[in-house]
Amino acid sequence: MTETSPAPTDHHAIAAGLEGLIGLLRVLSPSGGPSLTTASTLHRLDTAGPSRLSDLAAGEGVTQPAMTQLVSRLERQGLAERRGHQQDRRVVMVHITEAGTRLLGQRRAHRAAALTRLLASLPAEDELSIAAALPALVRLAAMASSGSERWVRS
Amino acid sequence: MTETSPAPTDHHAIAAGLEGLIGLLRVLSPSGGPSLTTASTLHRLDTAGPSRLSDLAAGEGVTQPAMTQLVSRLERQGLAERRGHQQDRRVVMVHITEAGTRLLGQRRAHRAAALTRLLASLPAEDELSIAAALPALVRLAAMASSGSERWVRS
DNA sequence: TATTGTTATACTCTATAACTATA
DNA sequence: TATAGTTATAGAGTATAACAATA
Repeated sequence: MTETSPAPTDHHAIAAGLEGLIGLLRVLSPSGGPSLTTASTLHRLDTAGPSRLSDLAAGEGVTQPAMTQLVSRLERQGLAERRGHQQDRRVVMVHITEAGTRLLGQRRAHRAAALTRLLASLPAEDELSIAAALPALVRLAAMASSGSERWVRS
Repeated sequence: MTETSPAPTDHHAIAAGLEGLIGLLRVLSPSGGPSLTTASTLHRLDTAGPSRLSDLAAGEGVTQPAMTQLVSRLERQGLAERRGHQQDRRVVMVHITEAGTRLLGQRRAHRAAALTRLLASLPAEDELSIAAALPALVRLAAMASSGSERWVRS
């Protein structure tokens, strides 16, 4: 075999591996806190900046009405706020607030501490390979965020 | 800098990176299908074999009552079944059924296809680094599964 | 007419508290 | 008395369908 690109089977393996990450993500989250989708949405607002409501919905893989309610909850808790769009008045731009950024920081600190404890029990190479793959995973997640529903969802 | 182990800041970066994966996981899942936790639980049953209900709850980061209901739903759909434990009759062992394994395979095929489309837009190195990190991520998830609530949850 | 977002409604999923059965 | 699991209840989160406003 002299192929330069991995066989399709590898994608199957990656798909199976990703499946097990949900438990990890949930276990790493503080128990009383916001849901995984809420946290992910805040993370997106923090990273990508103010976003259209429909883009948020597509990026998180939920419907527009679900995102409407999620943003309403965030707004009620003071973690985000709606603002209008100058050119197109149909559009709602969602902004993260200072309190939202703060909450995100707390969650990350909590998760980082939990990760430190977890990683201490694993070989050092594991940490290195995970750290090495992180930018790629972030790019992958970003790919999925942009116009994904057109070709990913069933 | 000649340190051999990564600084604590790296864990913070990993924690932040993992935060964005939820959207990816949801987008990669078929819309009408079971929830992320349901899929993750089936995956665990398929990988680790028959498990105690309480272990499933701890591994998925949900409460025991939530797992009771999740297992009841799985049972109603014929994807898993409860069996007794010989030594300790308080214990419920959860087994995946053939139909459960089949559903898991379908989901994985769906995800793998979506991944193939996504990865096609990224540099080949990204795919390689993700594939390389996968075993480590699986081990990390497995670490989190076993007795995690004692030292991870807040 | 098409797009953006919201409202209405029903259902799934989850947590807390109280309970039963077994150890 | 402690542990494994269930039941009861309430609330969060989600989807589909129907709607309003803007382009």
